[in-house]
Amino acid sequence: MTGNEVRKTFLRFFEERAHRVVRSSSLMPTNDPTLLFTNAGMNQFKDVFLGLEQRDYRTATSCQKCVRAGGKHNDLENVGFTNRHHTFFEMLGNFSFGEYFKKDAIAYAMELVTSAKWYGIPLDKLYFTVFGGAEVAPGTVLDTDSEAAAHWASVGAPKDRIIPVPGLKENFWAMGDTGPCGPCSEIHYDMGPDASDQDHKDCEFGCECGRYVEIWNLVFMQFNRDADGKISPLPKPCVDTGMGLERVTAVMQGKVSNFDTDLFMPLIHKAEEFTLARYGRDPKVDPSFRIVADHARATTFLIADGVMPSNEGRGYVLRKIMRRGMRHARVLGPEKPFFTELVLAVRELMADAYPELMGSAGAHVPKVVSEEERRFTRTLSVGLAKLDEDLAPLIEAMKSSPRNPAVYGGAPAFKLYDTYGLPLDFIVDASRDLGIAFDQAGFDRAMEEQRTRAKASWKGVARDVANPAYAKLADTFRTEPDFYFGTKTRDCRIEAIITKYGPVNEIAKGAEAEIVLDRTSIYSESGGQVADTGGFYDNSESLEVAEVRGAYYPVTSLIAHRIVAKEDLHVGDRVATVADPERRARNMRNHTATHLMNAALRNILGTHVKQSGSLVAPDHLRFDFSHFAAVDPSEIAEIEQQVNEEIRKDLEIRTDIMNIDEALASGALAFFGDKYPEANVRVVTIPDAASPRGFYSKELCGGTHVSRTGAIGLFKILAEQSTAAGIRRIEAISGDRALSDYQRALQTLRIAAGLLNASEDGLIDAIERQVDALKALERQLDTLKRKAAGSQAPGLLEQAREVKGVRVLAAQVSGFDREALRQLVDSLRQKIGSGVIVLASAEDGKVALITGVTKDLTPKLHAGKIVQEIAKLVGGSGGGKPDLAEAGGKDTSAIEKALSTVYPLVDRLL
RNA sequence: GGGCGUGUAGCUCAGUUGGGAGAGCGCCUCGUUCGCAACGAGGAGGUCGGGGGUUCGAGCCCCCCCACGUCCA
Repeated sequence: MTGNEVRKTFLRFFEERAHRVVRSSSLMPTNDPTLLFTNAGMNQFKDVFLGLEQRDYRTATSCQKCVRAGGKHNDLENVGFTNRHHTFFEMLGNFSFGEYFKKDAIAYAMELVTSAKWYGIPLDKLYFTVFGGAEVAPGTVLDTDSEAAAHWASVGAPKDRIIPVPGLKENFWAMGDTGPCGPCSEIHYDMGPDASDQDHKDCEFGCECGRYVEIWNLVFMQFNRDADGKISPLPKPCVDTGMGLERVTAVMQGKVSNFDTDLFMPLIHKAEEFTLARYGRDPKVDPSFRIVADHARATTFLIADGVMPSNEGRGYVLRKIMRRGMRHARVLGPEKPFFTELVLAVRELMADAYPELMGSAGAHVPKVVSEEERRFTRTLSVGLAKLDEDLAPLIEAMKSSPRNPAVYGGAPAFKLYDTYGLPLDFIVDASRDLGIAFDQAGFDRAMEEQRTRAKASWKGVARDVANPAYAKLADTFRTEPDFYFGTKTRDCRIEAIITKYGPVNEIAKGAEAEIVLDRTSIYSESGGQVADTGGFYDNSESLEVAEVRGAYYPVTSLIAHRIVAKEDLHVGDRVATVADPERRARNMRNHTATHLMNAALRNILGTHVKQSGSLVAPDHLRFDFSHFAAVDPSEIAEIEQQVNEEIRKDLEIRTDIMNIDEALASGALAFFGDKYPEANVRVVTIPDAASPRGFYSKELCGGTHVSRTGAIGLFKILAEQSTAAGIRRIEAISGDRALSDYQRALQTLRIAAGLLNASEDGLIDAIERQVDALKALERQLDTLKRKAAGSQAPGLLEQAREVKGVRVLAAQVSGFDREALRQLVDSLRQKIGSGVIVLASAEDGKVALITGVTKDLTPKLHAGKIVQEIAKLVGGSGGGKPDLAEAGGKDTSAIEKALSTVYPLVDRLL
């Protein structure tokens, strides 16, 4: 059975048993800040298990893309050196949200694994573990999961192969310190003595040598653990299972190592094309083959899901994976970088199961990779050059005293690693090759300091955990969104009032609280669009009973209004909700404009443009998207033109509710691909008969939009900038704001033109002329000063006196700035032949002093010292080089007196 | 989020406890040559990333910001 068939078989098995086949969510979890990457099949169902979210199915199955690298589960360093560690892997799973429990889950698992119709794995190769009892919370001890054991036995598992495993580590699962938890049950496969990495011939189950491999983990969410550590049974227990595709495929193909399956071998063969090395011949190079294959997979999928290599967060982990892959590619084939080629191979290999790899999302992957390959080469060459510099003196030292072994210090090595990004292997290898010892301990110490620093500054993600009151409320009803139809709704019932102390039945006038209604016309912050503001009124709309400052979704189906009560309010009251129509209208214009711009970006820059964030506010809009380079001004202009053209066409905007698969098939863009709570989604279409597909823009969107594009009026981009490597940000305005900005800009232009006495069209020419004229004048002034300085020289020279055979000139001049003074001193120095010159000048109430000494005298007379002495007398200080020095001072009246001291000073110094 | 490093002519970079903004390559003009390369002479080209501060004086010191590189989280 091929890997692809293993995947399909699993999904088909559960589909036939009434499970909804749910597509894999994105590797980039957008709604869970605690998670770096999607790392388990259940991630996208987390809120469903927590009861914060409802779906229209109660059983599901999926094959989930997962990445484990960075964060808590970090397998990165192990990859390549073991049979089963991967950065990227696929997790097969079936899920029950309160529908079936242990009995069925176990029966399904047994049938799928052992039935000849399905995987057909021989029963005598299998072991079944169950939870063996442990203290799961202070004072609460749970017994062995005999239920699970009994179920296994009833479907044919031999009694001696059902093994209770006590303790919390192996067979007990918990989402966190609080929340759902429960026992696990695992299926293990005996790979036989060949799989033992310690050459065990007949070790028993439980041995860690690699012979016994866990292939499927069934989690039974049976209990809830509260903040006090109390364990109580869940009313609707759930099932969450995970089977690693790579492992099962290895089993099915009779391979000891996951890397020997057809999920990896095509990639390894591809790598062999670029190198003389061959896989499976040399245990020293085999890890490199496995690493490039594994990392190419992770790279391809991460980039296709919108992660871009960068220097922080997810992007940084991605880059670490990429660079590690590239480094090992170099180890194998120094001829030419071929990591990019492997990425192409991954796309081909996986395209069947993951069509997105061949679509627009995957199309830019090779470009991103080769760009990173280029950057890495550059970083390496700088780093290696610095390394040579560091090592050169050590080589010298060894030559001069061969008996003292040279040591390359941990601190400088860490600097190379930390600041210049040189991978540690290069440092270690180079030192070893030269016979220089490397101070690993010092390096580790420096690394540890770095870590402590980073941790000390880590404030932690303050995540608003939904108030449990909301979760409870969500079980019984949902808020009906009325804001798509207008800004007012009457007769809304107050369902709950929640203060910071919890739910209450009433609040008094003046109090602040959050209120949940059965329906509302107040738009709640979502999808980048900010919330409406407004008020609650009595049903006749004559009395405002509450001011609404905002609204948000505490859980997916409820809207909470942040309010200040203007009257006493009670649960059960009926109110009319009224959103501020002006603010709403601005939001709608900016939101529709955002869709238009998104489409224009993809038309003009390319379909690799992927939304990575968006803000729709009344006064502006902000849009972040993936793109390699700055968007140049001509492209900006083109985008503005295209968007405004669509606005002028005054297209009627359509919104439809449709099935998600149907929506995606029709070409709708979906950005937060990790999670679609409902099978039915809202699709906003801007039709345009002139477009090849019949529409200009089509997006999954829950926001509010204008009914015709003409309402936007005008669209203008204000700024384009970068927010992270590979991510650009555009800020733009529309409607009345665009007009007022335009008016203001024009006004500025008029005033500027007026100041220069130019027409608006001629303004640039006028400024250029002014700048040129100014430069010419400066140059002219400079030559004039030079001339004036030169012509004054002879007259000044006559004032020079003779001190112990040295010609000394101390004089005050006027009309010279520092630059001119230097010129003058220069020309005097040439004319005087041998001597000392001190010139002083008063300018802007300050004293400028400059001193020159001819070269022949500098051994005895230091211009800097002389000028310091003089400067003291005019209330200043200074210094400089032996032949030329400058100083300044404040007391202009003391210039004459100060200059008179030059002669005795020189006399003393000589 | 926290470190470290870099930002100077079109490009690659130098610039010493703070005191004349430079080199190489490229560009323009002239010369040499039948012509080109090479060579010789001359020249243009700089908000020293931006802003503030200290100082008589800042490319250099201090603070803030921006971009890029890199490590840690």
